[in-house]
Amino acid sequence: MNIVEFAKILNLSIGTVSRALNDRAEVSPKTRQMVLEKAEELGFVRNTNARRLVIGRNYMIRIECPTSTHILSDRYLVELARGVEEVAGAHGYDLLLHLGTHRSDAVDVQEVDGLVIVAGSETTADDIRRLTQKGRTPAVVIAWATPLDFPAASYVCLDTLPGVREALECLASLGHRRIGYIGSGQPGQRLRDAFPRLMAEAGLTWDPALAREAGTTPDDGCRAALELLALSEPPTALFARTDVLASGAVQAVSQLGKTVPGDVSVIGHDNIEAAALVNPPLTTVAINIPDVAVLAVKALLAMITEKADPITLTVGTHLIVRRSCGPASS
Amino acid sequence: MNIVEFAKILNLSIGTVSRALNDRAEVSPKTRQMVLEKAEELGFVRNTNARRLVIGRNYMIRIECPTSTHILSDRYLVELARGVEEVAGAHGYDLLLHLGTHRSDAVDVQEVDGLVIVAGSETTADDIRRLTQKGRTPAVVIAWATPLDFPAASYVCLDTLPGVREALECLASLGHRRIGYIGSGQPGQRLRDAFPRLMAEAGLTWDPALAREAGTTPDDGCRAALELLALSEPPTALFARTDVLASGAVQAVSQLGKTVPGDVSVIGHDNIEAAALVNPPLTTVAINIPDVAVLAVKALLAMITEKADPITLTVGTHLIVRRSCGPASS
DNA sequence: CTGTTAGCGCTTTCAC
DNA sequence: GTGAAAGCGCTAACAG
Repeated sequence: MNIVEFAKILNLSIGTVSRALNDRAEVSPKTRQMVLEKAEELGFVRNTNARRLVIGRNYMIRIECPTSTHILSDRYLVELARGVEEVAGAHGYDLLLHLGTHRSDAVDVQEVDGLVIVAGSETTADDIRRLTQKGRTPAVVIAWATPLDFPAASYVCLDTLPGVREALECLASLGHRRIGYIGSGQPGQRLRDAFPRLMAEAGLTWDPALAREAGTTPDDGCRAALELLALSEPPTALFARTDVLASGAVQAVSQLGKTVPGDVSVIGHDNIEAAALVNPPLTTVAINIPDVAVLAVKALLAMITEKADPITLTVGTHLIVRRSCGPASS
Repeated sequence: MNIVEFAKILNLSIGTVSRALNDRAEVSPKTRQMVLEKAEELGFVRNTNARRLVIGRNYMIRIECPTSTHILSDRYLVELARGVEEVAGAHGYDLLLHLGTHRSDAVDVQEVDGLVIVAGSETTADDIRRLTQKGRTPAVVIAWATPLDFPAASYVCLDTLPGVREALECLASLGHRRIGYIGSGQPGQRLRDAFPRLMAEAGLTWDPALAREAGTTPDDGCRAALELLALSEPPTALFARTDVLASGAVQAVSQLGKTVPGDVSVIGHDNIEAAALVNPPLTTVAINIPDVAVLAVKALLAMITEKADPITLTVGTHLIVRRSCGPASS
């Protein structure tokens, strides 16, 4: 059924019906009421395509994720998607999902009003340029520490430092003095560069001999931890750049016949689902994804509906204390 | 730019341009070629809404996920979505994401050509009926062991039995005779009912005293395992209905000062991301999600494009061996 | 407050 | 092989 037939049944003109359905002011309350009721009753629903064609808006935003973000795991995506859907949905927007590589289908970009782009470790400014049709489509990108070099987009940046600072303070207060660092060996490691300063701020002294660039798998973390713990003056606590690495570190400790947190404390990063499940549950640095989602969508909607200028926001991390940290052993 | 302006630039009629763009046979190869090139060059792209309005198709399928599936974790959703996007995308379909509750927005159901519904533990036949507009919209539902009572939809069912059978055989071959079962306490536990038979098939005898219905959290699993291991004749191996439960069971073992798999073997179910990360990495029963995705989308596309009858398919599970199982201790 | 009508941008007969 | 014209179902501007 289309609006013509529907209007005929109601003995109204299509204009009136359309106005009622669009919640326009010029229609009498009782008419609107009855149109709405009848629509429900007869199951009439407007053709979205016709509607979008004529109003020139899609009420759709596309969420664009790389295959691997190399940082917060799949859980990150789902949580982000939930958050984005929630606030975008509240404004009448649907979500078009685009996983996989940022492939060059700029083709269908005109069927959406805006883009939420989750940057991966390999995403470049050029990718953003292409995805946004040189900035013609409003976009917000969830980026790591700093915006990419494409100023037509908004950015929500992830600042991991606050949570790491908390982590270090926590360790310091437990009496730890020698703290090992296990990195992921990725480029652009802002955290690694800031680590010595963060240590100092927590009243600790940084020993470069206690740092290892490991990789991304649990085994990488395990190997790095084994090396660190074999030192003549081994660390009493280990900070790992990712929870995956941290889980490997925990395994290393038990391979040596020692325990976490009895003999060595371990702190991870990212708060992946697994972090609460490993043994012992991992104290870790977490990012507040729902916050990120809300901020991102608000920025995007402002660009779409009010032609607002792109902005860049930053959201920090915080420490989640579980059971992998204890007092320094001797 | 619209097709009128574009056609004017090319000195062609809009009819010809349209036919070229749609890859119709009645247009000369050289004309088509040049239209395509020019479109690329000038960045012309057809208005999707106008196109969809006139052809009466949306080239869009909606993927509908409940907030919590209570079975395979978020990873499940992402993997499924990737798979769905891949095969649907190959046929020109976009993906509309709908997370959260199966809310009653049947409103926008007419903007999609089909639905992929991921059933949650609370999804009912009525939910499906509503989502599909009483079956008017083609749909495939990813269901647990059996289809729901709504025959207008296709079903891809998950049969967990094959993997569990493998698990039990694995345990039997390691010399285990007393195997504990930790359930999730959910309704409709087909697996629990089948467990005794599966045990028998693996040459083991089922002892009802070794079964516990725990819950869904790691702590639930821990408590259940503690109970089981405190028995006068404790099990030497534990099978947990979910990896989350299994991770709790592992913690229970270490709380008792024992080790996995030295003193007790543990097998989980679902192969969540965390399973590979706990200590020790969990042997677990996994489902092949990409298979599910491919089967589901194929069934759906058949219904959409060929008005095929709904079908119901089943995909099984298999065992992934990691390090949480070893020879039975004494 | 309600009815009428001109498009939105495209596909697709129907002529040529 | 190509062009002209009739809609697809809706919204919004214009009359009344």
